[in-house]
Amino acid sequence: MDARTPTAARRLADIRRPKKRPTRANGDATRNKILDAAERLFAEHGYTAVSMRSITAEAGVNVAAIHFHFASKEALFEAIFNRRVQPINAARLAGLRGAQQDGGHQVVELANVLQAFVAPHLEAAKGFDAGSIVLLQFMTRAAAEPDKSIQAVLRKEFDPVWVELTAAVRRALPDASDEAIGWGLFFTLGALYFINPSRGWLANLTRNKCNAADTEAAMRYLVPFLTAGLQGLTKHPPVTKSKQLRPKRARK
Amino acid sequence: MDARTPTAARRLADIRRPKKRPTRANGDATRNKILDAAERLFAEHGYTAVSMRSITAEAGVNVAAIHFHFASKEALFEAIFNRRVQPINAARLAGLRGAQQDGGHQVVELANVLQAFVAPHLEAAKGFDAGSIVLLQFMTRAAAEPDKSIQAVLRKEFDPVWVELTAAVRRALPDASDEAIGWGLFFTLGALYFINPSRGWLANLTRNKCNAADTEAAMRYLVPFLTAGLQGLTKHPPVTKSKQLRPKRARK
DNA sequence: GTCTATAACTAGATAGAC
DNA sequence: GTCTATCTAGTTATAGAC
Repeated sequence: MDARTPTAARRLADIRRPKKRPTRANGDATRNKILDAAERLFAEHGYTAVSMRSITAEAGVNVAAIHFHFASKEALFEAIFNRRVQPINAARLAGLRGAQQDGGHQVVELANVLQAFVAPHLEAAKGFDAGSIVLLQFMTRAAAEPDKSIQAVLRKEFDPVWVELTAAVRRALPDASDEAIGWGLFFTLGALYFINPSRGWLANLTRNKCNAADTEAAMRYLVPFLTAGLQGLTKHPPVTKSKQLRPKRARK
Repeated sequence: MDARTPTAARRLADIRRPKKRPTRANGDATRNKILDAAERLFAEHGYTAVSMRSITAEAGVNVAAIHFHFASKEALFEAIFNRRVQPINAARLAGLRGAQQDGGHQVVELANVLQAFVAPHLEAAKGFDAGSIVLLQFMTRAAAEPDKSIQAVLRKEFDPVWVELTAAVRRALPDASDEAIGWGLFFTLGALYFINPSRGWLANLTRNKCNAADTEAAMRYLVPFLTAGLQGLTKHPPVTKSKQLRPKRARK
């Protein structure tokens, strides 16, 4: 498509170059430009759909720079992910431990536990500016990413949080079975990570009554919803199969 | 890589060909092989990560066959999606209308409404055989697909169901605000479509106490969870921001 | 540290022989 | 209906000039 002779263009540039030498600070700036641009694109289109070229175009840097600063596409993803997720998970762990030691006794209020888990994720995206919305999108997309190596990156950071969360819920709901807690927290995960401002789903479906970018509202509704849901699993223990669903099987 | 001369290979084949002529039934078989293989691959790796070539390899057919039977990759996706989703959504609509007319009066039990929405999705994948698990995976992945054209395919089928679902919940919870119902059903969607057997998450995280492929168990726990959660949103209307969330802001 | 140029490969799609 | 061969345009990645 491009008929320019690059060598000629280079020769011209050579003549009038102000000899701007690369510096360390310069490298850091490029690195951050790449991180920000890649986060934006991964958030919007998903990991596999985004090419290295589109990232460099968005960041306004060269194709090779990305390979210089990050060895590969996967390493780049991990760098973005950890930059965002490590503080969130650290806040979760601190919050969960705090919730269990409230007042020095063992009584743990379920709502506080769930709040400790949910809030750091949503709060990281508070403020309604473009950057914070991108953050929510990015992490939601990451949670849904099929790529095996991406899932490994996620699990590595998330597993310790899950252990702590399960233990905290167990104390708050001493009568609940392990199975009930497992399913309940799985649903919790799904509800939390489905909050994705990028697809206009929620706004469209509710005719703008709700806005997925409104993290304050999400938190206000999510915590009571999850608390009641988990308590509902203990109050009405589902021992047998649901009452009205096709009682067709004759044998037990 | 390949040093064979294709023309020579063809000439050999020409000689000993049994002249197997293509038939109509033959075409249908190929079409179905492509649909099944593509569904399997989309379920496992996601839409963008799967190439037409990998589909034809999995199906054991030629690269051109897929373009003959389906015009494009997107059209192929739509064909797979509709084959699975239209019966599910039809069942949902029938169930939701049935739940609202139970006994001829207006009293609608929330659990029945949610059951009518959730069951067709999970029941379509009942049986524990590989094929039914693929189905759940496929639809979960589809729900999380970032690609805009894929999202459009989803929305087209899903919107009428959402309208009916919202109306049914509104009748079952006359005191709930539109905003509360909107958020609550959004969380419902997240919890339901996060049930993905492919990522071993649930089994790993719960040390095999729960199995995401066990759709009977999922249904037993999901409906009570959602029912209690939605009711919880009406019983404790979240007027102001949650009580214990960082009352700091002391400003240094 | 940054960039040009290009290697090495894969993508979706199609024309035309059979 | 099926297949080979091939097109165009895209991909990640790297060597080497500056």
